[in-house]
Amino acid sequence: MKPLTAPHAISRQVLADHVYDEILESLMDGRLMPGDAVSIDGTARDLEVSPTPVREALARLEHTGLVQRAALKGYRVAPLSSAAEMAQLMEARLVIEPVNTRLAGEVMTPETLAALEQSIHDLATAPRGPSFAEFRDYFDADERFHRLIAENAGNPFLLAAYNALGGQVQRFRLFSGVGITDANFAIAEHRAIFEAFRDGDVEGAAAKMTEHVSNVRARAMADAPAESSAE
Amino acid sequence: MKPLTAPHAISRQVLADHVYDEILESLMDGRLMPGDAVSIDGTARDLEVSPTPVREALARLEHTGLVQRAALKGYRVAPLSSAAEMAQLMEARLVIEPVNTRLAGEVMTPETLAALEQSIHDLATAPRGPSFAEFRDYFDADERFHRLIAENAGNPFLLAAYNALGGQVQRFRLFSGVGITDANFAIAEHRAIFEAFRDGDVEGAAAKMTEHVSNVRARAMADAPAESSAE
DNA sequence: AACGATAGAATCCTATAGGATTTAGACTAT
DNA sequence: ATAGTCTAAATCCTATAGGATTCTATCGTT
Repeated sequence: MKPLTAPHAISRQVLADHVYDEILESLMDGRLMPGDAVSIDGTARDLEVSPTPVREALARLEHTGLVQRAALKGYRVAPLSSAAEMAQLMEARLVIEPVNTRLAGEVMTPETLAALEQSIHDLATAPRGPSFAEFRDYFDADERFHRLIAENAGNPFLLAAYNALGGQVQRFRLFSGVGITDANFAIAEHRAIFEAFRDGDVEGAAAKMTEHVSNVRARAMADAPAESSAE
Repeated sequence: MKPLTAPHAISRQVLADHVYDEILESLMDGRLMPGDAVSIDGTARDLEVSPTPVREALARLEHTGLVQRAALKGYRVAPLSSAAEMAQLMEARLVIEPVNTRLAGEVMTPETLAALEQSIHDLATAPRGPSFAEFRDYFDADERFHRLIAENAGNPFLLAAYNALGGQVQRFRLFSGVGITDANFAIAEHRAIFEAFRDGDVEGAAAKMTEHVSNVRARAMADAPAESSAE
């Protein structure tokens, strides 16, 4: 009964997984814009696969809130959050992320600490060009920082709750245009959280996380005060 | 452009939706036990449909945590939470549900209040027999109470976070055997939350919710102290 | 008797085909 | 010109077929 089959050795992938990644990439890159239809047959033609794996990938994506499905009418990219919904999203983050921060702080390891520092370094050095592709690394580093904390909190249910928000957060980062003005502040705030972790100041880290998310909300509201729906 | 097609009139259903409901029912009823394999072809034969809608339904269910998928090996009912995981689940509920309670309390309406009271009434009058089927109404009323609060909190992201937990909570109710000893306490605690809502005591309602979930955890731990995996 | 190899069945995965539904455009009548 | 109807294309939805993989049981060897 020895685990000869290494746990993470050959994690087999099937076509639907690749399709899932591909569509997710398009959503996060901005190639698929809010409101766009995501045709099953059309996507299958584009990716040169049959509709079956596309259907399976979209069924999974629906649960993330990134795409919405109407029976017999197909899938659409979820509309962009209004300013009010953005505030609700930040409110939800303020509930979950400080708790994750506290839990992660209680079991912080040198490895996690190093990974967090790496993400901050990537955030600071990522190119910040005008195009989506050039911002990609920046957004990735930002998301990685928060995800690392959620994963190291050690509570799979709170991680699931965070995942229910993560995709929306990423989308908001992309379309709000906050990233540009947000960058320098975000780097400093991430670093403040990291330093509290490093010093073993668990409550301080949680407080800094609360402050960080609050600031993100404030900066976002300042940037796009009343732009409820673009289309 | 008039909405002649009434919004909620004929919400068309496709076969995959029925299959989804059917499998979910089996999971919640206990017909499908933790660890059981959920064969795509087999389920398709049982329900007398083709494998395609079964595949789509399972893809959606995977994201709820109720079933787990291994590439090229199929789906399995997720193993039952250990005592430690149960504690983590309650910890997550303690993070989310009091906040939802507070938000719901701030916009409480007579209609919602009546629905909450109805769920308590159903909880008190539900038969509590030995079989799964006889407990079904009790569990439904319990879940309805908590779901009403989450839905009326008005934050779709926190609702999504709650949904990420709800299925697990329901499963735990079913298999832990806590329900029996829990019933009289739970009814009283639900009523205490309701009365705080009715009196406009928002903070009191939130506090009572915290107390309720804490008590559920305590009673569950007392019932099954060290039963980690039953097989 | 225990271990490893092999054949068969069961299952998963993808592709294809056809019916059902929706959508878009053209045509006609008011 | 606008509203309504009708036709055709596109799309969704389900079923079926076949290849690829995994599981199970039998058999032979040490």
